[in-house]
Amino acid sequence: MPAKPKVEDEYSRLYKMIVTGKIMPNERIVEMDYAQMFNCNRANIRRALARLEQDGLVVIEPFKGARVRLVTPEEAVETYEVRGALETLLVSQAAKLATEADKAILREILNKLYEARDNGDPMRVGTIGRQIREELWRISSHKTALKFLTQINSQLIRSSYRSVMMPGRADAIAQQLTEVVDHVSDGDAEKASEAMRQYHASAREALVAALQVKDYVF
Amino acid sequence: MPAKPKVEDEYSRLYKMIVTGKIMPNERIVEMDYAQMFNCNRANIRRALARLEQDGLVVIEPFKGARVRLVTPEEAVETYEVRGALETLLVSQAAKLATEADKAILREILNKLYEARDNGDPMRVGTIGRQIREELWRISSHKTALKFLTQINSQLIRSSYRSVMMPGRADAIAQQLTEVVDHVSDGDAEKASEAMRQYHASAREALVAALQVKDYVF
DNA sequence: TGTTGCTGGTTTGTTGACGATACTACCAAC
DNA sequence: GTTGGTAGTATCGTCAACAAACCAGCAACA
Repeated sequence: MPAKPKVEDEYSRLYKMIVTGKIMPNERIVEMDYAQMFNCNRANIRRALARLEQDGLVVIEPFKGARVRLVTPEEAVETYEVRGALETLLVSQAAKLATEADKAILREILNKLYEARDNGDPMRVGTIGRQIREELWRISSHKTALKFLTQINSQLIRSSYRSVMMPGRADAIAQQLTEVVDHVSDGDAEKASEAMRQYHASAREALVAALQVKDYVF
Repeated sequence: MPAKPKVEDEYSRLYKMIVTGKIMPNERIVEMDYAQMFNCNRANIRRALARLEQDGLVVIEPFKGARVRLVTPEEAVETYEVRGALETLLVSQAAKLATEADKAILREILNKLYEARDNGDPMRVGTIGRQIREELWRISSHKTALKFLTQINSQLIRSSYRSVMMPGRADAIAQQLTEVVDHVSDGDAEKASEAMRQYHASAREALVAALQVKDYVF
């Protein structure tokens, strides 16, 4: 009765299990086990794994199977850098395209961000900060950059959790994102992207610092 | 007797056929046909297609099969923009890391570029220009950005051929890349990436112009 | 004790067959 | 002449079984 290919299902289910840490890094993914768990065929798991491999979430070795890929700290930093470059591009588009309604939404989310900050809830600041950035993604309407950003984010969800917990990070996020939103509201693409560049520069610093706290395994 | 999975083969064979235009845009890719042509199983073609879909080179519709994806002009421009953002990031790394040997290589390729320009061979200017940029990729050692750039380039090989034929484009390429290489040689990351940004800005313009020449099907 | 070589079990890679779906051409009715 | 329905074909999605390769454990030997 499957009107459309189920592979999408298995893919996203596995995807979620990996990025949420349900399947730990370096853990093997035996095709048969997950086929039974998901109540589907091995071939579907197989295809899902192939896609996940291209996402950089798993590695597949011939005749040895798939396992969750271990992301090295250096790689995480590099990924942050790429994300920064893309979002900088994207914000300049957003500044040119933002409607009044868009600006209102951004303001609104920003207020929630302040609230979270004042409540001393860094985790929530991180979540809302991400929400703002995703809103900017939407506003920019840059499908291609969006595609890559989506792909990228999967790889650093876990790192992000750590860096947002660094002392002072929450304040910095609030301040810098405010600046970004301000410039976007003014329609100043140049300044907006410069502000975003700075946001990402300091996000990168925070990550590097977080990574040095101890040799954390991603 | 295949010691390792052949899927890599089928993938790259199909890949080449698509980017070189052997399989035309919108042309159907019937699994069975190519399985016979490559003398392999349908499952391999299937997996190769799944990967190509994520590369954005083919689209797969349930029960309708795969076909080479048609890249719209808007998409090509967006892709150029993303490429520009990534290479700008990457050049600043290259400026920091370039050794004397690297600089010598860059100079050498640059000379070949001048030669091609003076011979009035825009196609060759394009090819060599690309060679320089790939050299910069290597120097930057930014694996993550590189991964994405590789992925991206597959989608715009055909567009590139067109934009390099625009009048004056060859000269602009030579001039702007010289500037980039100069700054990289000086180790000035800031200026180098700014120069690269300009290069890509004008590459984008050239593409837009080329696209408007006539409604070319990619 | 340390190393080598075998052996059984486990997991993957491959294959062919079957059922499901969408497209197409034909025919009848209006 | 056009529209609507229907059968046939081509193609895809799914599945289960087989073959090849890897791995752990044990035994034999230096």
